[in-house]
Amino acid sequence: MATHGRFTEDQVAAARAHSTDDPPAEVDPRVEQLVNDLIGRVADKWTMLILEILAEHGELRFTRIGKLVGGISQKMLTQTLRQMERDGLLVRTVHPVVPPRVEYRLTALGLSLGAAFCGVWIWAGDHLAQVEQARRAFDERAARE
Amino acid sequence: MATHGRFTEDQVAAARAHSTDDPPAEVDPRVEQLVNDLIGRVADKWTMLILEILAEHGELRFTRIGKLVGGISQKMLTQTLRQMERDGLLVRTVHPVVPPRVEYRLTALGLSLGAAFCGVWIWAGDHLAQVEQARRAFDERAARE
DNA sequence: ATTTATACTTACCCAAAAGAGAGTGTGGGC
DNA sequence: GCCCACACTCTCTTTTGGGTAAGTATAAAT
Repeated sequence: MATHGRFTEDQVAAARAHSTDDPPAEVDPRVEQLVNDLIGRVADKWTMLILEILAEHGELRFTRIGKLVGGISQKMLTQTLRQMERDGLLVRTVHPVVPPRVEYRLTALGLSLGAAFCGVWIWAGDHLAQVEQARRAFDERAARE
Repeated sequence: MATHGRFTEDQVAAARAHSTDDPPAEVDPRVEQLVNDLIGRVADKWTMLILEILAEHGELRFTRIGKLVGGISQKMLTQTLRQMERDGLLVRTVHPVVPPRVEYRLTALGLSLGAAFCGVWIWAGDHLAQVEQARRAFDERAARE
C-alpha cells in the first residue's frame, strides 16, 4: 500500500473523512485567506521533512533530527521546530538534566497533517517520470525555438 | 463532502488508488531526493493557488487568472505559469490575434496533482481553528515567560 | 583545571525570491 | 496619427531564507 511508509491506513483515511456535506457553497474570503496562509506556512520544505522523520521515528532529540534530515543548519532546525511547536504540530519535552536532553514528538495534529500531505508525496512518486518527460519535451521545444 | 469544491470523487479517489503493494521497502535515496525536489517545486503557494483556480474555472486567460488569484504580480504569474507548463501541469494556447489571446488549461497531470493536494487543503480548513488555538496558547505561555 | 557533551542563541552576511513599475509590440478603432 | 488592449518582459529595490561561526550554561569525566 502506498501510504508513503509511516502513515497507517487509518491515519490516511482520517485525512479524507469529513462531516460537512455542504454543496459548493461560497466560502468566506477571510477564511480562504487564512487557509492559504496556513498552507504557505505548513507546506515548506523543512517542515515537511521533519514531519516525515518524526512520523517515522516517533520521538527524537535535536541532534538526531538534524542528522536524519540531512543538510539542515542548527539555526533552521531550531527555527522550524519552534514554528511547528507553536502551530501545535509537535510537543517539545525538556528534561532538566545536564547535558540537556530535549525530545520532540508529533501531536495528533501533526500526524494528521502528515497523513494529509501523504497524498502529495505519493503523487510525486507516481508522476515523477511524467513530469521529467514533460520537462524534456518542453526544453527541447524551447531549444528549437 | 469535502473535496474542496472542484475535484470529483473519482479524481480524489484516483489520487489514493495504487498498484504497488510493497512492504516498507527501502527507497532509493536518489529517488527520495528527486521526490523531495519535485514536492518543493510543485507545492509552492502560487502554483497551488493557480492550480485551484484553473481546476475551478476550466480555461482562463492571463489577466483573468491574475485577478482571480489576487495579489500576484505579473512577473510571478508569468513565471509560475511557465514552470507549470514546463512540468506538464497545464497547456498554454496562443491564438495569433491582436491583441494577443492566450489561454491556460490544466492537463490530466495537473488535475491529478490538484486532487492529491486536495487533502492538504481540507486539512487546513478543518484544522485552522486548532492551529490558531495552539498559537494563542503558545504565545501566551511565552509571554508569561 | 580542562575538556566534553547538548541544545540552543546571537550576530553577521550573502544570495535568491519576490514586488513595483515602466516599457514593448501590434493591429484595429477613432 | 494616436491610443488602447493584452500578454508579457525588463530593471530596480526590498524582503526573505538560509549559512557560518561564535557564545552560553552546567556537571560529569579526565
